[in-house]
Amino acid sequence: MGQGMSKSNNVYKDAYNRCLRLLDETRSLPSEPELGALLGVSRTTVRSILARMEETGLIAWNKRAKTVLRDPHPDDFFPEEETDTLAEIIERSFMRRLLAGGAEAGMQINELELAREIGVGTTSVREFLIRFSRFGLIEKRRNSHWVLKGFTRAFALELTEIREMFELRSAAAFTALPQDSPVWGDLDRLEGEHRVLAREIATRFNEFSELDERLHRLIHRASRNRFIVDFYDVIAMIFHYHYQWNKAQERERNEVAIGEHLAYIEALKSRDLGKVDAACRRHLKSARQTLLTSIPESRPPQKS
Amino acid sequence: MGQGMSKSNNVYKDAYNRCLRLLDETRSLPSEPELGALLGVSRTTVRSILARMEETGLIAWNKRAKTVLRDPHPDDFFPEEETDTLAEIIERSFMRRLLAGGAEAGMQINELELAREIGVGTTSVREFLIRFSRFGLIEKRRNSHWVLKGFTRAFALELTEIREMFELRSAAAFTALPQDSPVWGDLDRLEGEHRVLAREIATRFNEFSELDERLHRLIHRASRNRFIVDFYDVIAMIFHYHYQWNKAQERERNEVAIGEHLAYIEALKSRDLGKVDAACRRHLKSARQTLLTSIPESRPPQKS
DNA sequence: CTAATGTCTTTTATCGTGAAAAAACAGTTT
DNA sequence: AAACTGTTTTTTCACGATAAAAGACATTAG
Repeated sequence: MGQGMSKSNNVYKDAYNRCLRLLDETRSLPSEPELGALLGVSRTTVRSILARMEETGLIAWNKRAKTVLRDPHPDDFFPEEETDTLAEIIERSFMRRLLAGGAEAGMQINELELAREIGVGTTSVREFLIRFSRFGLIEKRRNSHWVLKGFTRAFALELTEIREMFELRSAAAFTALPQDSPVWGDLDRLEGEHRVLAREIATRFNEFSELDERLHRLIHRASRNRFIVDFYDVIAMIFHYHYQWNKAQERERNEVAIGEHLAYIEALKSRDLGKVDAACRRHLKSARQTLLTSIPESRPPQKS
Repeated sequence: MGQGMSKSNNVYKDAYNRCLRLLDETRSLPSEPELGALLGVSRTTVRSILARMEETGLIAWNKRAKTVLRDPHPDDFFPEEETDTLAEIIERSFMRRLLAGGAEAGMQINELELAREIGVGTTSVREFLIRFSRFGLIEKRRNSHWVLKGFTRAFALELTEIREMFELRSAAAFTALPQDSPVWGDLDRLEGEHRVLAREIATRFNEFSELDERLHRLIHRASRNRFIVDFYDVIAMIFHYHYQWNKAQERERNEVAIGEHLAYIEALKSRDLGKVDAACRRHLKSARQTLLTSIPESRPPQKS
């Protein structure tokens, strides 16, 4: 099916699904521009959504009046997999191959083959590879193919080295922020969420990764340096797949991490540079350890 | 002209030009694979080159025998501008616009317009923007346009902050390299070239930038960290355009920088961490100053 | 007269296509 | 038989075209 397909309408489908969830809460929808702002899409997309909602009898739509007629049914939703960006699909597919073994370092990456395998055009794959190259896992040979550098121990060490450098500096900058900065409020809120999660860790341990990212991003932002802030994308991406990949002792690991986070937050609030430094180092060290244990040990260099 | 053009043959033209320069030195050319390795292109391209050289009477070509018949004439060469990569063309064009003023921060970037203006396809522009985004000068709005962040004072400060962090660490790693590492030889050679240039600074001052890049890259490589090494691309790119842009007191600036480099090299050779740190800091501080003075002062934020 | 809706235009995202260049394969020469 | 040349196949690079989505403009409602 669909061989001449030019562009998927995932933006529309995703926004439609999110709009459906809104329906439960109100008896009538707001204006088109307002809805657009709420869903993060243009009015054009909003109108497509409204048109379909009218068609399927979810709402009655006449100019400004958008009255909800019935609650959404499970199969009013578009299937999850149709709401993903092409970039997400390609990334997932690529990472699956990379982590599922058989992906030796030095192996060459074939754009055409990847594109065919995933069922997308070569342009999209090319653009993905260019974007992905900043993560340091692949490299381009001048006017030739891409080469896989591999998700190795060396990679993890290089990544964490930078991470530690950046985060120590950001954490120090954090303590220097004025008392009336909104970050202190954000920090308090995060602390609260950590405490709640710590209490319910038995059932909700998998919600930690999201909290982890939010805390570290808040701290990195204090550096006010775009290169430091952007670098967190690399870390986030790696940890995202790492969490999915390594489920061993997830609960215990997250429980420990929450404890470290709380100590870290405490240190930040004390504004004592020495304490901050110590708490930050302690947490990053254990994060590095966790990452390293999930990577298969590489053979020591052979003497021939 | 050329509206259905699919791919320029700049690889061929550039390699052809470089091959012409080889002709002066020998009476006959080596084998096809050897020539390919020498020029950094595939044998397919080598054969195209040889075919044309035969056509234009530069060589007689019969299987293994490739005898040079005459010296190349200036108009045997392809014009310089036809040997550039599309990526180079787009980058130059883009940077010219950016530096030539009128490029306010926050301005939106239009792919189609850029493509038309430069006379290339939209795909190439898109791929360029994706690649270029890692330099921190532009940013993408989710499923919408690109936004220019501007070549501002803030940018220069953020860039140099990272640079200083990375280079101090690399320089420290450098001193820890074993005595038999080839870097010490490289360093000696660079020192020699610096001394020669220092002597002939009056006429050759514009050759400094290349030397500068080679020294700093050598040092950064000692970090053995791909993120640090790759980050030098950002620095190199910025300084490349900065050198073209700001010609004021170029000779004096470069003379000072050579002095700093020599002191820096001396410190590295002494393997004294304290000296290295001091020399590195001194040089980076003046490099930052040079960069900052070339950026027009931004107005302080208005109170309204 | 402001803020919405209705309509039209522009821009982005993605594909298939074809030429340039690389790479693989097959046949020769020394 | 090792290394080269001749030939064929693959892969990368760049384009124009087209649907999705954004954005601009014109019109109308409150």
